[in-house]
Amino acid sequence: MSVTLADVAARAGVSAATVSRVLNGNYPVAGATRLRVLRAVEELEYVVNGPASALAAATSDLVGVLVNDIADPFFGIMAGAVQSEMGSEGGVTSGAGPQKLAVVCNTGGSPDRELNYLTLLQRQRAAAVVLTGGAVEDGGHTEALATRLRRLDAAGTQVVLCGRPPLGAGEAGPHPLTVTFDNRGGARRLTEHLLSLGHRSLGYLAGPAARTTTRHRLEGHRAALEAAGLAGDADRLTVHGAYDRASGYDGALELLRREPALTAILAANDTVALGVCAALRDRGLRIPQDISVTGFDDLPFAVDAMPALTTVRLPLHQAGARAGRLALGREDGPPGGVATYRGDLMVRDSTSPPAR
Amino acid sequence: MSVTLADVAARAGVSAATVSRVLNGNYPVAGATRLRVLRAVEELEYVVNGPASALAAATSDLVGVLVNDIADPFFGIMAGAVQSEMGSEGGVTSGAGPQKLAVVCNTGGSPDRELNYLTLLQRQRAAAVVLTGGAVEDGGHTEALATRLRRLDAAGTQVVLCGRPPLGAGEAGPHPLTVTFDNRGGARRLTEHLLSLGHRSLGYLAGPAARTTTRHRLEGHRAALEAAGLAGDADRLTVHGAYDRASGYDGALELLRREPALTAILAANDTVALGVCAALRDRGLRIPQDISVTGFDDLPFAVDAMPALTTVRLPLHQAGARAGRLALGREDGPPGGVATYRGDLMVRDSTSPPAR
DNA sequence: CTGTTAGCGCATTCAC
DNA sequence: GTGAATGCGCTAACAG
Repeated sequence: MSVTLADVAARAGVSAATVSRVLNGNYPVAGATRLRVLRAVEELEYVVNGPASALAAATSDLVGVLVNDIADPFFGIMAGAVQSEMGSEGGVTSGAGPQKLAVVCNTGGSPDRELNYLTLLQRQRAAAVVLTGGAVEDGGHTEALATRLRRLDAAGTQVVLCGRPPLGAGEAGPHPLTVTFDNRGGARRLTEHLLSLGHRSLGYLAGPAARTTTRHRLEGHRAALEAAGLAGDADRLTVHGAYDRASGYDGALELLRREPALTAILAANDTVALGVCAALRDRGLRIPQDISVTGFDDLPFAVDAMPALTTVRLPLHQAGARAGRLALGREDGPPGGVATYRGDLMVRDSTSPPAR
Repeated sequence: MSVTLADVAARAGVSAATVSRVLNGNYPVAGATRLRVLRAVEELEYVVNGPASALAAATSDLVGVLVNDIADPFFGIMAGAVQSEMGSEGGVTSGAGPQKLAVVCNTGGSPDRELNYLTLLQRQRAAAVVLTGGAVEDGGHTEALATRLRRLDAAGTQVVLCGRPPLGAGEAGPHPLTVTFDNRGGARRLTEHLLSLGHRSLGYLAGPAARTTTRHRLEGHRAALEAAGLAGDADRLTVHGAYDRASGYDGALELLRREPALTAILAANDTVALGVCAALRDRGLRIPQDISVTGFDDLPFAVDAMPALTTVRLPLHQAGARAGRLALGREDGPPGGVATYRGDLMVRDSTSPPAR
């Protein structure tokens, strides 16, 4: 079969323990032997057996990153940022320190698959797990999730939430480290921007119901509306849908059906906003002259939309990188365990005062 | 510490071997004992120790998926498709069959990180590895990569190439299973479309040099040009850049500088095309009246670009899913080990006959 | 500084 | 159908 530690040891004329020591570099070894071992490793093309190593050391170098939709850059950017914090960046050639293997798992937004992956990661005895994006708000699932996270924690796996609201301290110990976004504030600023422009009839295209991100953004929107004394119509002018283009397209048409005099539509995120724009164009409406549109997240393509999207920029990369560092214990947790990033309003060409 | 097989065995009043058998479900066990064991597992919240299991069985349930850029939907879609083929889709609650853990690793387009991940995956004794996207064409790297893949293969890891050209049989055994796209043909059809519209001065914005995808698309483009007797200017009207929006923006300006009379620009992919559109707009040029633009891949946002992008649709999901099945041995390899998908020309609004 | 000795937790022969 | 051994390859105490 495969080359083992013992083979390397034999070839180098040392004991297995010594080989292990030079490979892990966590113990003093004479320079000469060290070189001899390294050479043997090269010659034999030896590659450590991860499972065996993990078993013996009771720790693995796997770090799991859960995302709702791997085809969505929102998650891709965060996941990439997390990964960028792993490893020593240098070559791995041989004893280049404890390289972590950051792996991203795509839940597709399904609570079951989320729990599923968590179990698989626990089975692998992952060193850390980073959960990104909004959580599903369902009594049963919230509890099941909390249970899984508690077990993970008990098993010594560092759990970090990224772009997801804090969990609230359970009975057993404190909540996981959290890096989150001020979705409420961002949505509120976006709505205030529209109101200040003079809009009075605003439609809101919310994300899927029972999702924290959806709820928070909606709450921020409503708060601004209420402050302006415009909350009356809010329910009627809110439509829920998925975080995708099709929902934006259909949702925009539905909103227009409900209220033809709409002068602005706020989309749950940039992708949805793209769908909204498409629908409006197909209806012969000009943006922003006839109707203003806003997104959320400021993904790279937002600036390329036609017209360029007014949106809220979330520091996705920054948050992901921070989460990665927290996961590895390379950085101390923020006070209270929760770091909140606010989003910046990016005013571009898709919003303007209403025609009238 | 953690709950082990032995704990479960004790609680169920059976031997560890029996517990192992019911959990793996690959051996006859009496219904009654089976239930007793399952209950004990539940009560103790037992989760298999992956490393130990992998060590004993000499196989792991990890499947690695390497991507060049996780924030790019091109890769996200393929990676998601691969993952969708893992696992029995059902609950994992207990002995729900051999769930594979598909994990995606982001190389960021760096050859070193690619090799690095391959080593880490080999260390984990991954069951399979799927390499997606174009490969870097550099003598040294190609060889290093081939070596890694050969080792992986020797270690029993199934290697599958997805959206990447076949490797060519090495000395040691056949090339890996491959699912690839006909980039040459797609680019050729795109160029022919433009030529048939009457364009005679075409600029080409190629991807990074020394990448298979870049080269193949460029070759297809050149082939069409040559067939039309227009190859003379080709070199001058080709600019290389990254697969991102900024390159499209800068590249378009550079092309215009080289040849102000350009009537069409072919971008390396949709993302680049977006940048091209932005640059043209900023220069006051109308698309397609003043200048036609094409993309490649037909990512979801292509249809939302303004104007909707003429491009080549690649069956990314289909290819990824196929690769996933091949990786798990759920499907026989295609004859010759290589399956090629062709791309469909999607003619939309960003191309039209030249003004003159 | 280096070798020796024990397991880590599980899958898998064998017996029964 | 079930239990009792054995070893997977490695790390972590211990000695020396």
